[in-house]
Amino acid sequence: MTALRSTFLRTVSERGFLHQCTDLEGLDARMSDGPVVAYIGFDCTADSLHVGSLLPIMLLRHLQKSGHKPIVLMGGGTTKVGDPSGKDEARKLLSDDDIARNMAGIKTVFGKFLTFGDGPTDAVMVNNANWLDGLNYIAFLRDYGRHFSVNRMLSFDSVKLRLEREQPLTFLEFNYMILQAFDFLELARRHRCALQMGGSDQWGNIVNGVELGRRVEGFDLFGLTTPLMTTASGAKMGKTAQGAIWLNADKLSPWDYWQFWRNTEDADVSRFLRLFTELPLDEIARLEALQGADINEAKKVLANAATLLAHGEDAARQAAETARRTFEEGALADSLPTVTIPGPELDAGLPAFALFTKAGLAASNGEARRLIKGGGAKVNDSPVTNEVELIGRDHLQDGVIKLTAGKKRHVLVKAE
RNA sequence: GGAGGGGUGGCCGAGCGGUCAAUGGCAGCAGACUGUAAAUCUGCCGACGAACGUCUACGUAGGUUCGAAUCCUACCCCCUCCA
Repeated sequence: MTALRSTFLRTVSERGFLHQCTDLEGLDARMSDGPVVAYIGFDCTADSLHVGSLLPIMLLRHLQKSGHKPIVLMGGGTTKVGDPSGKDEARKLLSDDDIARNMAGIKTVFGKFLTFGDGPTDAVMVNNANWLDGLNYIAFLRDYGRHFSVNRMLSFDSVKLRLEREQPLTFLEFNYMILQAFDFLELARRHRCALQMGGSDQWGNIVNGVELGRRVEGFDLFGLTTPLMTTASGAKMGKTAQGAIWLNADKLSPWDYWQFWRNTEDADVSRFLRLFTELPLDEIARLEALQGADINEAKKVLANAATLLAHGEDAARQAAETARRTFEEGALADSLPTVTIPGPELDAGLPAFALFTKAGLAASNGEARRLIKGGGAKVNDSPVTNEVELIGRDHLQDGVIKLTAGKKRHVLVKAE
């Protein structure tokens, strides 16, 4: 690869964000020349983003830090259509209310990673419903539809894969890429946006936008994609049995967020350090050199740095301290997740399985029973052998009962 | 509109009148081993119940039968081919 001159491209390249670019040299030249406006689109399919979206968010953050202007495009309009990329089935259609609520939840995340405002490199957030909702069908087809060849559209992975696998693809979804291309064009017109970024599954959508911009307005637009994020064992980032790793603190506590990063597989640590922290590369190089159990040091650094970005310094420090006390000293850290039980109930005592369910350590009483039968449940660090054993006030030690499921999940029970 | 194929537990996928809460695989949870890792091995893996058990579940709604995921009817949805 030729040496990159622009700070942004050099940074993201060194850190492993680069997958494909429509014209890397051209973009490098443009970005060395002065501030460039770039955007990434986000779906409004949930009321928070999860770590699966963290890669593009970090990309925008690096962009802004290198002196360019990020646009966060909320897909208020395109979410009504649904992106078929990488999916076998159409997503269920969301109502306008759902979308509005989801958008509000997502907005709060970006404030942590980007600086918004009116300045030349301040981030802005726009909603594509603004220009998509009012489109006139016939006018749109005549103005833009003629620039799209169905032959070509069929060749893009997002539709090709569906067809090859004999999965249904509705005309509604088929239109998604056209709308996304139009987004890019509109952003170029309205905000002089010149670059669209996204995950590698967005390549087809992005290329369409670049071409549409050139054909309709003669714009010189660029596209750039990041690699598909999976863990070393092939799983998709961000989904665990408990659910997605949300970025909003009200959907997933900073403690659980910290634990997620702390439990990174060895093979992922160095990649994650580059992508999801802003530690200098020489520091990362030092951490990657660690072997065996010492890799745990690197994982702690990763967890601290990642939590700091999403939840702030205090939350990160507290999670780290709680983890240190709990796992390294075997001590009781009073900052562990806590559940309160009404005093009278505690006086009477609860069957062990019920208590574990109440504490959120099992999804149902049956699951709690299995947990106990399997020997994975502990009360105050000693194994529970009888699933109906009554746990009550006399189990309080210094005012709390410590419940443990497996090796990693701890909850404190307190009297209300 | 016509012909054929199909809709099963989080996913894939068997079953095709009783022994089916439904083989198997994946995912998940727990145990062992470890380093809060991976790999491996073992157990668990619908809900409720202390337990005998009870309830819900095989696209939807009915029906036949002592008994249905399995048979019949209607409807909905998907795929393929034809017009």
